Amino acid sequence: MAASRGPYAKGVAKREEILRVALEVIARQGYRKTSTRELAAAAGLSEAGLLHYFGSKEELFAAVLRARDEADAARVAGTVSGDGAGGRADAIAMLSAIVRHNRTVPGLVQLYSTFSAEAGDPEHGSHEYFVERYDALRAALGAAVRERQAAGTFHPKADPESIATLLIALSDGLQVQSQYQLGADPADLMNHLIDLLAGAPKNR
Amino acid sequence: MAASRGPYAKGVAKREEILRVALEVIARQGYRKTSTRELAAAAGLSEAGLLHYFGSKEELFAAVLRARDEADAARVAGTVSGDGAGGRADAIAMLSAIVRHNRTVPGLVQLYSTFSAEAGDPEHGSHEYFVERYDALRAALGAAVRERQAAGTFHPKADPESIATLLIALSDGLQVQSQYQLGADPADLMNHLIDLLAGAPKNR
DNA sequence: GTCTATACCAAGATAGAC
DNA sequence: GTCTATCTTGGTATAGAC
Repeated sequence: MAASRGPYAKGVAKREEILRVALEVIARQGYRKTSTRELAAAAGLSEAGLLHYFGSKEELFAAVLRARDEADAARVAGTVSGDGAGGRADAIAMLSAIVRHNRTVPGLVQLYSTFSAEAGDPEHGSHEYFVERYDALRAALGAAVRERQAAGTFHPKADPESIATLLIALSDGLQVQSQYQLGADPADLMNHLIDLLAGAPKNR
Repeated sequence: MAASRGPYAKGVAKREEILRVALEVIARQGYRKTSTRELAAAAGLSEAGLLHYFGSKEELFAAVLRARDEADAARVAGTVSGDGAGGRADAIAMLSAIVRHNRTVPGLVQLYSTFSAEAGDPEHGSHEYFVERYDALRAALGAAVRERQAAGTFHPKADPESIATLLIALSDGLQVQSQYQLGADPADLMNHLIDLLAGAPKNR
């Protein structure tokens, strides 16, 4: 049995380079106008060479989204916790910070929104990515709601699991709409709702 | 110059038949697996014949979504106002009813979600459809929030325009997520939030 | 140094929009 | 029928375990 040998150092580096370049190209011009051909060229590879690493276009874009999640997590860890509030940044604050940042990368927002919608089909190459992402986010947000309720800074009658799902939906939906209206910042809208749900009775 | 004569009665009927058939096919098998070729065959037309009526795939699907909106409005008018509450159905109740119904047509939900995301590009053939739809929905929901506030059944500090945008985002985002989790009904989740925001102070 | 999985390319098959 | 996009096939060259 020919055992798998794993990727060579060269391959690992190239894979990272592809994702770095793809992130850049997509952020600039959006998903709809980005072909595998173009990404291959931008990374200095043939199309077949590109697909050697990712198997399919859909899996490539799932990898791009994963890379973005990692970059977001790294950036937010340094930003939110330093906002002077003193308290540790919880998942709700992180989500809000990411939504705010997304205004600067409309192409990635379009990619994320489009794929989250079409990857509902279990045969889509990015389906697993979204299943995992939603599960992890729901758990983190649910825990954050519980903590805030315990601290008295969130509506006591709210169901944490439901609120977690609703916050994700809100984040996703606001980003879709942000492509159409130039109005309010999605992050401000999201924070408005969180404030409304936060008020202890005395705030009313 | 050959003046435009407008569609013949036969063309109008055919156009309606195409939309009826397309609605059915898409509801059954989703957007991703439906090609113009297949829709043409289902409607008894060549591809060129189909595109004669709609210009492009993107415009055809925008027309399908418009047809769905009309069907939804007609159905909801008969349902929500008859739910025994006595009060006239406002836009919030209608939105909730539509979200509930959408569970039965996953293919259309996938089409709507995917197009709302990718049509953020102004060059997309469905861009105008979504601009109009969001504007109309925002106005109707904003008015409903104001009415409920006046009636004392909605959080007095909420900003109507913001809430309207948030409710649309919620509806859109919940439908995306509903493709992944078999859990709660999106309409129940949405109503949970509306209840939390509804409570007059005495409810707390 | 040998060996084989990995890295990559050229050409073409396939399919969808128009 | 034409154009464009994804993906397959069949191949060569090289990295790196042994």
